[in-house]
Amino acid sequence: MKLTTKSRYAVLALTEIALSDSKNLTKISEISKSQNISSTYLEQILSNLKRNGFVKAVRGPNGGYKLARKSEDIIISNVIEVIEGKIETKGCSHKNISCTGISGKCLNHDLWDELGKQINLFLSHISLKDIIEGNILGRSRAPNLAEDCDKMPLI
Amino acid sequence: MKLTTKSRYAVLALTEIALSDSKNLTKISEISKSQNISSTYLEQILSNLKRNGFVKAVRGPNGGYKLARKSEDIIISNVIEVIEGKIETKGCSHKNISCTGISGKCLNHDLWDELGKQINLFLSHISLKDIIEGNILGRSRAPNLAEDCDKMPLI
DNA sequence: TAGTTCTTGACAAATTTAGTCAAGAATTAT
DNA sequence: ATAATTCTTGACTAAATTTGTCAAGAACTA
Repeated sequence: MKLTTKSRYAVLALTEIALSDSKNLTKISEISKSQNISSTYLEQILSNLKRNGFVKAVRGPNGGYKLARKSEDIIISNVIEVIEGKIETKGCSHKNISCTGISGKCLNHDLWDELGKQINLFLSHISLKDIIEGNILGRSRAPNLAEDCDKMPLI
Repeated sequence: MKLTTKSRYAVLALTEIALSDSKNLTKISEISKSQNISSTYLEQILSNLKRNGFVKAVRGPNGGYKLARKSEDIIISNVIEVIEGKIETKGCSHKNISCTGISGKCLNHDLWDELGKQINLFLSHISLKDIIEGNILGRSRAPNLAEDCDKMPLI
């Protein structure tokens, strides 16, 4: 699974764009200066965010970026997905005998699957608005108990 | 943050060691064969797991590895921590003005912090026994709501 | 004592991440 | 119109990390 600086820069850039008044466009050069990130690297990232409908760009003098949707409609898991590709924690190689869990999948496969699910579940409940408003701390939650596991609907 | 093949191989190796009868030692060559992992690479990993008290090694003919503790006392977050180093999702660079969240930290910092906490929370509730017994699926859990955020004790 | 198996550390290839560069297209102020 | 500004795109490069390999040795047992 991947969570690189690219994701962090992307969320950082979105935050800065969202924080500036909706009438003002935010330039790459501004973000680059305030966050101390290479502007040419930011170009890549913002170009991607634009291509995927998170921001809109205006060229020319006084141009820049603005959000393409309301901040509450920008979900962090979606942002990270377009930047890094789908978050998936690849399991084992499936070629072995000793490794057989539920429904033919290996036991370890379940672990990485479920961890990926947990990460996605967490990030899919966080919007850009939550970040701007500081509603992040205290949101992580302990997993379900093993005892309850077989009683759970497995989706 | 990091979750590489090394972690996966480590958990895979531990699973295989745990699955074999407690009287039988498990050789690197066996794991290497059944999981199709380079045996010299496994040496590195198992040597690390031994150094950190997860397994014991016996040399010589019919030697191999066995668990150093009961499988329920081997917690996956601890295993991954020794293999990859502490799971931490580094936040922003702290050098900027626009980026000021709660208590001087930046807003994005909270996000990566809390995500790291969520991942750790999840993995610290999973033991090797859970894996062997297939008690993994269905354990991930949605985060707390933003509304409840300020009512929560922030640890 | 010979064969097995783990131990350790140095080394190297492959992959990924992070970042640069350059040529160009669109926009607006003058 | 034109010059300055700003985004656009794609190819390229450097650095870091991951994923191994190799070799010499130590411990153990049949």
